[in-house]
Amino acid sequence: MVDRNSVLKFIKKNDFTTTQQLCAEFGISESTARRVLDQLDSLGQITRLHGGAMPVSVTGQATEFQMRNSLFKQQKIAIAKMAAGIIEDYSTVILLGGTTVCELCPFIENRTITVITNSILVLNGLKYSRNVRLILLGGLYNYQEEEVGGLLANKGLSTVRADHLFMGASGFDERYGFSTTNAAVDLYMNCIETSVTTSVLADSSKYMKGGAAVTASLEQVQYLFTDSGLDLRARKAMEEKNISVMIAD
Amino acid sequence: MVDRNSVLKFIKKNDFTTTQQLCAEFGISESTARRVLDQLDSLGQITRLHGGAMPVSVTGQATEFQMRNSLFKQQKIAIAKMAAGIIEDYSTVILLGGTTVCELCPFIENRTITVITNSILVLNGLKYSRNVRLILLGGLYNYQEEEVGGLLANKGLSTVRADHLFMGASGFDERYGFSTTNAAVDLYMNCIETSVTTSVLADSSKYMKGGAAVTASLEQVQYLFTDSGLDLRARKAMEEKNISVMIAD
DNA sequence: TCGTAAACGTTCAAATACGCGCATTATGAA
DNA sequence: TTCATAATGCGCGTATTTGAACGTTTACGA
Repeated sequence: MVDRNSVLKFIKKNDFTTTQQLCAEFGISESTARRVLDQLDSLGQITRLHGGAMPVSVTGQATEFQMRNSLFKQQKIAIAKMAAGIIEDYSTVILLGGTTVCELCPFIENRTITVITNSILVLNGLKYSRNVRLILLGGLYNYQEEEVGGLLANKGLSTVRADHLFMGASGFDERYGFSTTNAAVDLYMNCIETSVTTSVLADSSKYMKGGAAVTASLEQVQYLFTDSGLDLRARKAMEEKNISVMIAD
Repeated sequence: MVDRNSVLKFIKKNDFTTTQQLCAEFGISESTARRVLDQLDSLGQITRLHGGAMPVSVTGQATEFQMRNSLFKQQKIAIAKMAAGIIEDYSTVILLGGTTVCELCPFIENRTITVITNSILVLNGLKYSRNVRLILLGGLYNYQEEEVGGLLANKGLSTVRADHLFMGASGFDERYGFSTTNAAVDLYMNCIETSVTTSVLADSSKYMKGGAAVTASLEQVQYLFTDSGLDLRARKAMEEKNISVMIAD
């Protein structure tokens, strides 16, 4: 019997371990190596690839963001497209963090509007748009979220007003409202204060999940843009709080 | 099986990686290198270009960065390297615009310091540096200079102090001092106010050229970092005003 | 503008890795 | 010892990945 813990340790030491390496290291046949790999994979302790395996989270923080990005990408694009529809020409909109909100960029790049954001991804998405006046909030750069936040960002907001605020969410439910893993809650609050309407963009997988911090209560949000996978009761609950639930398909 | 994570890491370490480099580094054929590149690109983890690939969201910058930099690049690097020498650990430095100032990034990315900047190029140059606390000033995005400026930037500065200010210059002479084509003069003034020392980085070709607006008088500057091509009389004139002229070679 | 060299994408055969079935080899209890 | 169970190793047909070949596109200098 091969000690699976030893194998796990060995794999975790490296970025990538080939089946061959395991054969050599533990003196086992390819079949056995593959079996062990299968077991560890089904336990979620490694990620199996053609040719071998890698530790589950070798991708690290930076790419973890990109993985989230590829998840539910189609829904996110559809949601963003619909949300862009409520933006009037010559209006001012705030785009707050989140991968879903970033997807708005392609749909507004030719509009004549002013965009205020804390997200470097939004900046990159709109940097070549001549019609868009792009205002970046300042603050400490958060390399995980690729956005800025903190004192400077809040300070900048004090002289700002906006017609629309679009924000993402790590999770939402009818009890707590909308939440995020991001700690910059005061930024969200200030933006809600300063905006005429507040919209949340969140695909249906976010329902009943929760982030660490509440960013907005149900009462503070006018629009929820989501996809058709949203639970019907959730939709009812949202609409009872006067949130317009917009379903992308 | 080539480990795509290793490839991704390798690419992220550099501004630009050629297909050939990947072949050599990982011992794979061009076909395979291109395939891996395609995969990473379709996952949105890198940006593919003719000849190779670069990390994501450095897209526009790197090319333009390299173009503008090809002019006097060697001098700029030497100047930046020398300037980085005056930065102490645990200090706070402001980096204001300009391609020369950007060249500081490689020389400070492993230092434990706080960097405040209005330049998106500096942001991109330091975004993977975990030791550097990176604070971005807010404001209207200027797509020509790839920096932010205006009301928000100045506002943010009101709660900031810094040990060193490094700024570029479009031109300088003994009559007007240092000037730029950039209109955000008040930002420069505020930064000078708030910093203990002010340094200008400008290669010798900038002497007797002038920008549209004066950013600093000779009296306000403590260090001028330039190259050996500087006119000797100019150097005397600067030193008479108590500017330490530092010559890179 | 044109020509050249590098880089590209595509195709295809060879190499490699895979999963599955089955025989063989440990392990442990009766 | 004997049997039952689990783990291992091998063979083989299948699937994936790889590298070389080749025609096309792109970048760059004359």
